[in-house]
Amino acid sequence: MPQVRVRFAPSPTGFFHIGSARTALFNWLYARHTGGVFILRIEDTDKERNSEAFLNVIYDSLTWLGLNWDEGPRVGGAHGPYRQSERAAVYREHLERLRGTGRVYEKDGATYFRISGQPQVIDDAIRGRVERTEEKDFVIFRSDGQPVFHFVNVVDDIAMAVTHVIRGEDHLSNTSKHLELFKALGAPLPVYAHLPLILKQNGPGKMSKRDQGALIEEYQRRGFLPEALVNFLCLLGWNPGGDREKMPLEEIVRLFDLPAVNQSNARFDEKKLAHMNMAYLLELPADRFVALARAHFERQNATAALQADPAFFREVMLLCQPKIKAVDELPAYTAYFFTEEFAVDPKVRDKVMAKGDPRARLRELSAALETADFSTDAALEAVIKQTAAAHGLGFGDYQAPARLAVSGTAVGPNLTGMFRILGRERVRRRLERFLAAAG
RNA sequence: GUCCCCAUCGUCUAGCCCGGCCCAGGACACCACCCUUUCACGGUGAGAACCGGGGUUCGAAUCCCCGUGGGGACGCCA
Repeated sequence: MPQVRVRFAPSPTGFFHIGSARTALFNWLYARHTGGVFILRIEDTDKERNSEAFLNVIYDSLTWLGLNWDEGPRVGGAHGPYRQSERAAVYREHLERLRGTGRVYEKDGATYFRISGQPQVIDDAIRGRVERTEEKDFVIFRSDGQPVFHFVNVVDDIAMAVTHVIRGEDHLSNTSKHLELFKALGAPLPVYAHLPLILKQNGPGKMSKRDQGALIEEYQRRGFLPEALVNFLCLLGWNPGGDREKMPLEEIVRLFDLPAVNQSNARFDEKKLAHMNMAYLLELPADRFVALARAHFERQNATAALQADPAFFREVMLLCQPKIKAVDELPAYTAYFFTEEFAVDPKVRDKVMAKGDPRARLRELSAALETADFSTDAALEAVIKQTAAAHGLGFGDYQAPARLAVSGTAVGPNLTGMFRILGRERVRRRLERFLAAAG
């Protein structure tokens, strides 16, 4: 069997849509699974709509997702150029060949292709046999001389020796046009595989650029893990059978195959994506987590945290790693570590101060911490428990007021870890200041 | 309107091709309980689906037909 050659052929619109990402991913997976070639081809025949910046959106998104291409812009290859705007000669040549068949004519300044009228049979690797008859002749060159999508798409697939066309189901109806062109040009037919579409999570229809969660750059900006997005995307329309969901990429590559792809559309679910992201975040190695967090603080321009001692920043992030669902929670979640000017939630204060005798607890705690060992969580825990026991109380009686005084909120990472990292001076200063302010 | 595709819990899905092991399994979400130093994580449990109707068959979620519903395509966009 000849080597598999698949292609992903986006047009540079300035956006990289999640549906495009999924199509790219399935092509990439199939290439990697079969030891084939993954080609990136830019379909930029549409006049002034394209620019370098738009191209970079495509390159950056694919790179971020880890979908490296074997042939295409930036890496070259034997079948280039890989931008359609640079392939005019190839299209002219194929147009002449098509003219030779007598199936081409001009009308209103545009160039038309005469259909055969025969039913076209698509032998689809996902859907099985699909039959469709093309009804009307169609334009292959516009009156401005530019070739049309259907034509360039087929010509390039022939010229680039593409063996498998894996694309969204929205192209299934177009395929009869493409088949007519392949046959008229005397080229061997590729294997088609039409993927189910991704539907918007609320309301009718497929996901579009304007829908919530539709753009890859948004996930990148929010600090999502690309491996989590990739794992989630795989599962939208494919699964290895059985119960497996979270899988390393090598495993997915090994198991992926076209016949296992679903035939029905799937609705996008951001909650499930968020869960997948959290699962990957929890097991991220410390160095990568800290680097990811720092990159996010930089994007947010969170200067206080960025100016803090890097070792301190690292400890804070690692303390919070098991507590968060996404890195974009981090700046707000950790703000009080990096400033004394943190806000105290008035609702939490009212609630905590109304229960028991929190002032007494804080005074006891402050006194105990004066000589406490801050080097480990266990040591701090022991001190707090001893203090509590001496007053016939438990750890929980100190927890809420202490957390309020030191962080201004009711939720956060482990109290002892927070104390240890903040250190004796800062913790006691905050306790005393809080007591003074609370009268 | 015409043509094409699809149809299992709210959502993603396993099972369907090769009918009985399925009064349908997993995951997300939701709820309850447990764990617990808050919040999470984790654990246990609950509720929740074979779109409808006809066939075929001893037997259908699984095969066939018709409805219905959902989606897509019908451009000198890609």
